[in-house]
Amino acid sequence: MTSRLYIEDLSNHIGEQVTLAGWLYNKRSSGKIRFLILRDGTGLVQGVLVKNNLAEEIFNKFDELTQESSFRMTGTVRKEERAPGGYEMDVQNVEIISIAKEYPISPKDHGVDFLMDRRHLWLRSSRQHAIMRVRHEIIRSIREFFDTRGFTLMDAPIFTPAACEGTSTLFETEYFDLGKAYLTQSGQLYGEAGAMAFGKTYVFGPTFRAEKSKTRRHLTEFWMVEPEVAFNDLNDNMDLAEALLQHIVANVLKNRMPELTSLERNTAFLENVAKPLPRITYDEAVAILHKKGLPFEWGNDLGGTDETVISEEFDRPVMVHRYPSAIKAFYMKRDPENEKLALAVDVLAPEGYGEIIGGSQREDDYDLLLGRIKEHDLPQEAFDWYLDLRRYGSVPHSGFGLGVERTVSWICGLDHVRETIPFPRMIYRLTP
RNA sequence: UCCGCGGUAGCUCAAUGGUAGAGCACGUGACUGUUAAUCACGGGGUUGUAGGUUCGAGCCCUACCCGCGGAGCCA
Repeated sequence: MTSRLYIEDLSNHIGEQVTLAGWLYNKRSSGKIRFLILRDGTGLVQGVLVKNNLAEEIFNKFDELTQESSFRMTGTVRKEERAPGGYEMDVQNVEIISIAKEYPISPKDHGVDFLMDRRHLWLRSSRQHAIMRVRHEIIRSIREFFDTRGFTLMDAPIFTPAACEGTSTLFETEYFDLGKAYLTQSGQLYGEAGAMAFGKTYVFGPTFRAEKSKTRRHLTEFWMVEPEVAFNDLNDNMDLAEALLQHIVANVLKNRMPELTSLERNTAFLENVAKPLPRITYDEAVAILHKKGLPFEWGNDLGGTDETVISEEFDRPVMVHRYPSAIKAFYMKRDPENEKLALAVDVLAPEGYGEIIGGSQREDDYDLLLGRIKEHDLPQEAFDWYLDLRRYGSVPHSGFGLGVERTVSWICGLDHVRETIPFPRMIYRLTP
């Protein structure tokens, strides 16, 4: 393949004649001068067609081109202060590749449902483009963070024989002659096996929840990264979560500022992530709620509104740790200083974005873990392999899960997670 | 599952119970610097579905369908 020129590289080709290939984003005309706006996936550039400088046949290709038609445009690159990207092309030739039928997404207002039905086309728009690029930067940063710190990627299976935590509603399917299988809701238990084998591991993959959650924070299929580290206690775990968030946000600010700007994201809260993240206990969180006059009862889990109220007290993500063990998963270790508490931590994003990280120190004692499994009425044989991790050289260990879509939503300042993933899956949406 | 809001042109939305409209998109024309270009003209409707009230229903009533937001659950 010959090296192809993209719009993002135009700054190195000022004064040269080049050919770009892409799609028609929009066009404008003013009689004897016409403008074609080409989109090639890396940016937009305006081509200028002047009637007196062009063969009539080329000038008239303007009339044939419809929105999103594919074509090649050859011309001379010129710096142009008035152009949004800073560059413009004086067009010498236009080669039509395919004329698009009437494009359903016009440059004006559309409702979300209409756009979601055409998600495969909506992804071409500049706003979705910006979000996807930030998502990519976040995922790239996550991998970079762990890969440069000696973590081994150890992905967990999607098909699982039983509920990981026994609480959520799972998607169920027939699995040959072996009965029912379930789509995973978390790779964590497998991650723990990985940590006992490799010391530091992370699981990174899709997870599935069949609950009929109907809010701006929920998808039925979402991506989660779950590091797990042998010998880490809760404090180590919080240090790791803090460093990961700081790495992600710093990279997005460094590499995706144009995208954040086009999303009109106020980056003040993001800049604050570089500072140490506040850590408060569940008790202190409850005190904040009471101070604000909310009728919150100790022992309950924090609801969406509670999380928002707590996060409003801080100008960056806040870590809430040591929750009542009764409301947390069976595998979380109890606080040796207070048996009513679990060594759990949630990270709440600011501005009401809610929980983006949930994690804990794991129970490493065989007898206590077995007792929890029984207390939660979980099928013991399904967890036999998991108990092996406590039979053979058990050590303290910790980990957490970071929800990718909620993180993207927060960093981009979106009002719904459905725009953070290319093809969202929600209770009422399975297509496209 | 519960609570609230909504469904009118391809899209976004108007319309005291009294002739269904605008902007955008599309088509035709004008314009040599447009930035969601502008201007003129034009085609475009089973008002979510089924009933009911009324001289007359997009509007009022009943049921249902679909969507959105929130609660619960969670990342």
